[in-house]
Amino acid sequence: MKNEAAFFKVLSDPTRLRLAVLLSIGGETCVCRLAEALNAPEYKISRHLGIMRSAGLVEAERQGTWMYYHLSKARNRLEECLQDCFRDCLANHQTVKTDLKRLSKATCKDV
Amino acid sequence: MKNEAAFFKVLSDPTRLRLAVLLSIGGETCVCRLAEALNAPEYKISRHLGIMRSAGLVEAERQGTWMYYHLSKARNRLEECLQDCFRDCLANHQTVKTDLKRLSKATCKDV
DNA sequence: TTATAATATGCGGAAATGCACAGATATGCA
DNA sequence: TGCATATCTGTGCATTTCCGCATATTATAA
Repeated sequence: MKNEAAFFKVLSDPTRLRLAVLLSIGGETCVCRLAEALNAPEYKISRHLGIMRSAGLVEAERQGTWMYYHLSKARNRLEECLQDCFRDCLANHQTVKTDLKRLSKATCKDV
Repeated sequence: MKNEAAFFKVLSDPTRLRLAVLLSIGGETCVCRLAEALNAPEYKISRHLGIMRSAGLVEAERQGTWMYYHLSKARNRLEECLQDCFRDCLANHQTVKTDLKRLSKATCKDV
């Protein structure tokens, strides 16, 4: 049960929860765009993504200078259920809407 | 989003997660039976139930000397989704099975 | 009232967490 | 090679969390 609780713990921080929801909607996204979306410094986003990554919640791929993060494929029913939560229950949250708006306007040179 | 993260935080502790799953399956249960089910001291269970209670996850009813706890009715889609998780995804977990076995054998004078 | 059972809580300490800043890496390009 | 951009990480600090013990609270019964 420790693993399951640990999975919930990863989601128990507002920053990480917002990141998870954004990634479940927006697919692959680079750190700088996520930082703009959440209106937070990159090092903070990077650190939280690192935590999510070592918990297996997200995966990263380097493309040149950019690191692209995306939600991992669910490994069991619990993860599947939670990912559904992101899309179905949390996508309409006001904070997420604002984040998505900022994400779409992100001026990251990448795009 | 802080509220949602806080809700996940309540579930991010193995003891509380086990309690939540037990209550989602077993319905109303008193503290001493839960303590036996989890094989943990009562003061520990009581404390965690208190945390879950002030987060609105569970409700309590006093009947004589005993306090009966039960899962609160889901207040929104997220909570509904998570409660489904308890029953559908976590009920088959080995730890939960063991807890349920101990719960059924609990020698609490109440029963 | 007193004793007892069930439950709750104040306290101190060990461990974990989040944050901000600075410095370290990695990649691309002149 | 040297520099700029994007990302990661070591460190110190303040805060929080969990635990176990001891004690308090609540209700029942003698």
